[in-house]
Amino acid sequence: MNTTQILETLLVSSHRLTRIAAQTTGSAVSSATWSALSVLSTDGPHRIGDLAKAARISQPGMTKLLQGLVEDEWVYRIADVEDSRAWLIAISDRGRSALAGWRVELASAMAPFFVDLDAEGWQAIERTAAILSERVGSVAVAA
Amino acid sequence: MNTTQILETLLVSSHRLTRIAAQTTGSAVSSATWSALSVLSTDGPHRIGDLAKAARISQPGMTKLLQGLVEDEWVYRIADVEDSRAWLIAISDRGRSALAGWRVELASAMAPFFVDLDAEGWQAIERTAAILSERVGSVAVAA
DNA sequence: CAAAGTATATAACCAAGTTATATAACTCAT
DNA sequence: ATGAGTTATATAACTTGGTTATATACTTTG
Repeated sequence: MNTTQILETLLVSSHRLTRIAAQTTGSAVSSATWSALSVLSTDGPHRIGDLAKAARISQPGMTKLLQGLVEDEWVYRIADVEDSRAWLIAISDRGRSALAGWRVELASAMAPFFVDLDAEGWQAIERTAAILSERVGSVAVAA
Repeated sequence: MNTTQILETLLVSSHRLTRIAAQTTGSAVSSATWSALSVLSTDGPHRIGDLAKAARISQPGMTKLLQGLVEDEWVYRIADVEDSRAWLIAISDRGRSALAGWRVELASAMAPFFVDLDAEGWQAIERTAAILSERVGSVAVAA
């Protein structure tokens, strides 16, 4: 298998996984949303533009997405004292618990597909996850 | 790192990868489309419903998607002689070369992120791709 | 202090899905 | 052989998650 085939398989499979997760959990919340929330949860408040870069969507896209999250009070805006054009977006407790809840749902949606996966298989997936997040992630883009 | 975190990282990273691929290649064609084309290319003609199951989208979703592909002559319909409600969808030469072209673009879009990845890293990704496609794939759903 | 640049917002749009339902064909029990 | 239920696809109306282009307000720089 050459590297293109590997990446293609990975992308197509991930698409399917995403859809399975969406269907099983019934959660209508997008990947970009979870991306933003997990960045905020892990690394603290960020500007809108930086969140957009991290999720690899456009700035207006992130602005729009955040409007919904602000309405649901999953995140809140903090005025950036150093630049009054900008906002810092922070995750709220409510957002954290939504994120935690989603993680639980995700795990239970996925579990059936991986019940009999051995340690060596999990290691490969973990390594892959680390490689990908190191390379296409994340907050480093902001810097 | 627990399994939920691993899968979450994988999903979020894959989302980013998908967006990078979309942005870099400028290709507006969806993952579900590539899923269908690669199934058709690898395993021959399939019914619409089976393609929908493979891509994990709804039947009307696949019907709609295929309308575009038929218009572009990337696939064509064959009457199913055993069941005249159904169609068999087959990939055309044109579809094959579109798929091949996309694979090339995908590879060149992704390459920069993986230039310095060692053999051990590639092995982990390859193994992961195989595990995922075995478990969330694919045509087996059709049977 | 004006000119250029940057952070976010708004508007108009598009693509890719969804659910609900219709239509036509198939299966099968009587 | 027919009517009841089931299955394969199609259509319609809608939602969501993004896009580009542009406006506004602030910041930086010469």
